[in-house]
Amino acid sequence: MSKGEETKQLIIERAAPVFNTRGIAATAMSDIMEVTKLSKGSLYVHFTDKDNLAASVVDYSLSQLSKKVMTAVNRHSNAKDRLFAYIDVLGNPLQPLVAGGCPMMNFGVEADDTNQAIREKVSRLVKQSQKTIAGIIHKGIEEGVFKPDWEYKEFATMLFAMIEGGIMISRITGNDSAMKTIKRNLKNMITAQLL
Amino acid sequence: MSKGEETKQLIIERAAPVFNTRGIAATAMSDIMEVTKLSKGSLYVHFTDKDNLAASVVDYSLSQLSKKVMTAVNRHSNAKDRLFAYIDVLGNPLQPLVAGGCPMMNFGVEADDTNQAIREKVSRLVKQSQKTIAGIIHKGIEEGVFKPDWEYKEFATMLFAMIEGGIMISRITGNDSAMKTIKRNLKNMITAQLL
DNA sequence: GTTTAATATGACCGATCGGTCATATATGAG
DNA sequence: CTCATATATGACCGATCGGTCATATTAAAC
Repeated sequence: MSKGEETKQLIIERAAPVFNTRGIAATAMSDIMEVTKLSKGSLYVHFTDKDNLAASVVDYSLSQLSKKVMTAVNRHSNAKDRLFAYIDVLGNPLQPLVAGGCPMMNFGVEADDTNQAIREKVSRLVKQSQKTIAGIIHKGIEEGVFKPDWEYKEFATMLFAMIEGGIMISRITGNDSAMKTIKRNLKNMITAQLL
Repeated sequence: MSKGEETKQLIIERAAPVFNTRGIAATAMSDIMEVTKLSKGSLYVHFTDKDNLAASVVDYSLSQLSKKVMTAVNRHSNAKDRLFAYIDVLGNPLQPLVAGGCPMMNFGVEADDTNQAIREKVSRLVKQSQKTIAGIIHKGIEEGVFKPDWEYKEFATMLFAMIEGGIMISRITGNDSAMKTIKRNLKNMITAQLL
């Protein structure tokens, strides 16, 4: 990796938690100068403008989230264990995978009416996440772990919605009791589908 | 209502959809001047600063949301119908009750790490919403509508999380199919608890 | 080591930000 | 009506915004 590529990557990594916690609109390039200890001119060597940096940060944050979730899931082979791992790794609102909370929620909610390019990036991962969950269950059904009549696609949507909703509740109230309730009930619903 | 009070109310009402769609940080006082057709000096007659206006707008938006939800719920007397009404009125992501989407989500997600005063306002309604749902079910149990062993407090949390999560999914993907799935399944879960 | 291109610097730019204030106008109590 | 007060105006302020550029420094190919 050349010096330039290294610097570019460093900027993205340092900028990611700032954008994720304060929001894109509320983050100034001067904030990124501070956190990277780079001059303004140097930032603009690597990114055409703030929008371009924000897009790179969103890509990075979403792929980091996706990677960490898949790593946790892939530590298990049994479908039930994989689902539980998914729930435990994503449903951790007060110690989030990326500083500032779930980047799907943060960037998605900020961008949904104002920035179509970013909305589309988040949209892809939101859809993919539900497919990932459904895929785990589908394989579990084929392997005889889960009941074959489980409406697993609908359950995947509900699981994802409940975890994201639980993250929202927990971060706003500053209390993870709602998330604990949600995780326990999701696991009970999954266990009820075991053969 | 005096002229001043009328103007103050008009500013809040006109500003609310702007803050809710673009976010507090991304909204400039000049945007509020445009939408109210008032001069900057006039805005500052009624609000000490932008933070004060934002706080008023958040209060207004949350109380409007709460009022509309309660009105819809109170059109019914049967506990099951009241729950269904709650689901239908809050779970309408593409024709939201307040322009820009659910203000609990928009303001809560923006403020959770950056603005404790607003976070606290949203937190109160998030907690109250779950209590409202639980209250409807509790009364339904007492009236013999629902099974008495229903873990209704946990269900209230799950219902609220699922609807908010569904709003998030639908607004980000621009498609309400997830919300439809969620509403149908929530109603099935409620129906399963009928005596 | 030489040399050229890549990278970094910080002063600088116009625009816009939140906010103020002297002044003008409208309101409403008497 | 009179007149004190409440309300509205828009020019103006310093600070900060995103972004540029001439210049200096560093990297790396030869």
